[in-house]
Amino acid sequence: MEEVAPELLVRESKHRDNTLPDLKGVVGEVRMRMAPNPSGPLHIGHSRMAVLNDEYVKRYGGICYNRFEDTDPARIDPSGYDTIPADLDWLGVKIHKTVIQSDRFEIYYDIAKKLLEMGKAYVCTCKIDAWRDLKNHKKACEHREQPLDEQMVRWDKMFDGSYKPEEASIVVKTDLQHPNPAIRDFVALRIDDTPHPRTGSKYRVYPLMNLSVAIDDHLLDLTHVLRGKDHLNNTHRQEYIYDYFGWKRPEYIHYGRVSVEDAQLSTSKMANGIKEGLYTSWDDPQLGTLASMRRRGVRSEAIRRYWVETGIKEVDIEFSWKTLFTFNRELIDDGANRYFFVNDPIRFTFSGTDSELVAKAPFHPEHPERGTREMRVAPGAHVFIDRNDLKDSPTRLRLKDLCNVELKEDRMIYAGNDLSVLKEGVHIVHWVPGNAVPAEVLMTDGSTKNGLAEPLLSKAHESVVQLERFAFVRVESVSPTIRCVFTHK
RNA sequence: GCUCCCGUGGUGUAGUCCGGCCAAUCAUCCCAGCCUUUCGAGCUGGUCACCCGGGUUCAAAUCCCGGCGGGAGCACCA
Repeated sequence: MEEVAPELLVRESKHRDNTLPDLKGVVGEVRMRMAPNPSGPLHIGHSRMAVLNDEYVKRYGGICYNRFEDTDPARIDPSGYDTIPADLDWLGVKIHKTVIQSDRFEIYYDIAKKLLEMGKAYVCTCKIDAWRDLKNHKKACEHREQPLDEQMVRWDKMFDGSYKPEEASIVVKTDLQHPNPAIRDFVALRIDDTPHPRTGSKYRVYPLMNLSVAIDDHLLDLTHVLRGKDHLNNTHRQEYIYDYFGWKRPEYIHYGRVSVEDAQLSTSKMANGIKEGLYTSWDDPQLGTLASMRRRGVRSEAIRRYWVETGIKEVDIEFSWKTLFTFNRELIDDGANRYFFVNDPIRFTFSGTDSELVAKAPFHPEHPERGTREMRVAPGAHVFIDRNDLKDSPTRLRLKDLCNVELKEDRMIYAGNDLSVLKEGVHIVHWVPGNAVPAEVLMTDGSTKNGLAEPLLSKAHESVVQLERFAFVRVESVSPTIRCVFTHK
């Protein structure tokens, strides 16, 4: 082969083995992290970072941390400490170690104090606006070059309560002449008297992310850091801290913004919506949370495939529900048994035969071995079909898996069982017999479809099924009535 | 305004570093046909892209210059 047609072998190697590009600078194992703020459950946007980290750690071997970034006591929803690990677990993301930043305040204080001693930071008691204004004009404030002993006195006063919030902060020096105003001196610690959900009022000096993140990324000895490109400037700021201590920087990879059409992803807006009754809970099908996806019967594998195929470029992207649902349909179709559900039912009385008819509808067209659902229709019995199927005023219809019928007002007359009528343009519709049971489907716009389902659907509790010609749904409960949640078409 | 980043079909991506094998890959959407007792699945076919303008070169999606467009940041949030 090599001798006859070597070019064929070369071509072969051009194909990618993995959709995700290789990481730069990998030596042995890899150490990565995700850094959620425990302010609520994870949503579809968060899942990108989680999946990508997990994929790489699995590819190269190594460890993945979950680090709760809870250094702003005012922006914590304590439920996040439980829901986030559950969401990650559902996604199939393997967390090797969990780190909680609110356990580590003393560590941040230590390092900050060292920066002070090194002359790389200062205690600033300027008014916030005045300080920012000076910075924007590349000017130092009066506190920047104060002698160390004076700085230490003021440092202590931050902790003992002498200063109120906003009256003092620790600022890390960078380069006041830096052309990018976003990179010049940045605040590293501040005072806040809001009680922290985990540490109460024990601490009042809180690190800001650029300090705590730099310290933890270093202490955890991370090799690669994945983050949104909104952190580009933060990365530059953090590099100053790395350089002051001579720490080795991890590889930083920034990925672009994801805009998700038709989805509420703002944690605070979702929380408000729940409070106001707009949404029932975090797993309301209207929301873009992972909890909602799970409830609707979306498989985490579909979400993982979506992010792997999307990759990790710095360009901004538009998320496509259609594509995600296509991936999901591929996963669930084989396992989803078929049932009839008639939305907006119209009642007909069946006639035209002497004996009872029995429909034997397969649970799955590709899996005859799963058997059939039997539905019986006797002369004089009722049959319901969807009002929507009457739109074009058909005179004849085919009741799927049962027989052909002629429609006359509210009567349905048996018209044989010859499938060839389909060639004449007769449409096949789904239907339910007189002993159908009420069922409702919770839609993603918050509305509910109330209809009738074949009785056997009540045996499909907890499974994802296809309501033929309607949609895939997850059967959430079966008593007192059947309730399903819309998955997708 | 300042700083940085980025521009391949509707969407996401491959190719860009080291110019030719790219009249541009794959997936998804969309359209048409076939098949099927679902509007699901399957099969076949189709439409649609290198932001623009110069330059270098035998040759440019790929290199250079200039435009234009988009995004992020300029918080005592993360």
